[in-house]
Amino acid sequence: MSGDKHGTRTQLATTRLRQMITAGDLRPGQRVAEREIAEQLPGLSRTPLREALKILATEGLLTLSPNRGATVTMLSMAEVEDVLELTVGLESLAAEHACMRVSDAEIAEIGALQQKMREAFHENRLMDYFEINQLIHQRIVEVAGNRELARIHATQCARIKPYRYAGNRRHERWERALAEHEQIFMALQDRNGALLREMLSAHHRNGWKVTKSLVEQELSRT
Amino acid sequence: MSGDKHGTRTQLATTRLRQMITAGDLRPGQRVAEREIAEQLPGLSRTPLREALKILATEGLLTLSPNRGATVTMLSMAEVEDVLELTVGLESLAAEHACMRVSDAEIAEIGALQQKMREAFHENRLMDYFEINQLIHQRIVEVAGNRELARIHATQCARIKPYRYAGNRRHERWERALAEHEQIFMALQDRNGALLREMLSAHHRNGWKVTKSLVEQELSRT
DNA sequence: ATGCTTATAATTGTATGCAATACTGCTTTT
DNA sequence: AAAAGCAGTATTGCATACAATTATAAGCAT
Repeated sequence: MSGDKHGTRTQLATTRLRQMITAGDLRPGQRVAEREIAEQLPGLSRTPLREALKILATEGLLTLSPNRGATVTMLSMAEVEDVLELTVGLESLAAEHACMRVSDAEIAEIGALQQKMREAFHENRLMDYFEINQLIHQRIVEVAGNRELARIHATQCARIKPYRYAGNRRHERWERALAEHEQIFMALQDRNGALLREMLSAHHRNGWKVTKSLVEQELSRT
Repeated sequence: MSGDKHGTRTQLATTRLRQMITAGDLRPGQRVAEREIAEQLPGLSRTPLREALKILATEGLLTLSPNRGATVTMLSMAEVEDVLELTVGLESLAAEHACMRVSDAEIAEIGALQQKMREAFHENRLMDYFEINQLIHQRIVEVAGNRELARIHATQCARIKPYRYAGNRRHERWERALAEHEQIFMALQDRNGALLREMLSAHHRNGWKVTKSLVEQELSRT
């Protein structure tokens, strides 16, 4: 039983490419030539790859121009803000339900994540910190029990991941975000939906303020 | 200048199939065999069709089982409720922004739609009524100015369209929905975001109550 | 009859080849 | 010198052929 966790090659190509985009291996605006990518993945022909491109384009990670190929979607500032507003809206919506439905076990699980995030912070493992951070938000949304909402939320988070990551490089923001997360967790623990909602919104707003300038730098550098 | 409004065959197949699903030509649970569909569309081979299937599956309209083909996604009651909650959440989110940004011209345009809907109601043109109804909700969301939000909203609306349509067959609900829409429009006209939000939520809640029983019938009839 | 095995057919998954379109660099024209 | 025209090249779009997998049916055993 070798490691073919993905049944079809289309699925393999999709998850692999998605990973490459969200991890920043492929940068916004970069061209994604079929042949070129196909050669990078072992024994993959253009047919399943093309199917993967259509999927990722539908998710918003790629932009297709007919007869001109695919590029990693490059979001303008306004578009990043739109997607961010959308994800925050979804999280807020989920927050109320999460507080109503969350079990003690789930609170404990998220608490454990929080602890791991704290550790990553103190040991200066930026990447881990960032990943766990995202995971906590994701788990809060999942706990709300609306699978469709969670799916969309995850998809939209993926779209802005490269942009958000930029903002977390500043250590001072990093520290404050951790403090906010403690409050977020407490609101969840108290099952205080309205408060959780407010904390999440504020958390994202604060984060975006810091990120914004950095993103603007990066965009203008093109 | 001929009628090929869609550049590639993949696009053609996608819009055509999407239409067939949302219009109810293909019913939830129904099998979508590649060869069979390919023969229905003129000169279309399996390759672009398969790409269309992946797109529609990503949108949630189709469900793919590896090596076993595609079926029109069949939503359980709980899933319909989840998607509905999601769309209502998105509309509510949009409502505030819509009231802040809506122009007089746009209000007039939506007012005209409202009028056309009224006429369709009095002339008992159910299909038109339903379509215009959806269009009004769509326009309100679009007016909010968040393209990403509008895109997701439209996608999710499409998913539950066949289920919602069932509920609007009852004339008494039909009449009440029209009255609610008048209030919705007034809230927009007054640019009262909080009220619009509340009206939209209530409108959908009321509609769902009626639809629910009918959907349950239809599902159990399988 | 029912359940299991196996052979056959049907359907999906993938690779490849060809046609259509867009890009590149050069020549030509003004 | 700048713009337009024009091969030649590269890349995408599509159809087809083949491989892999699953569904179907017939035969056999219990």
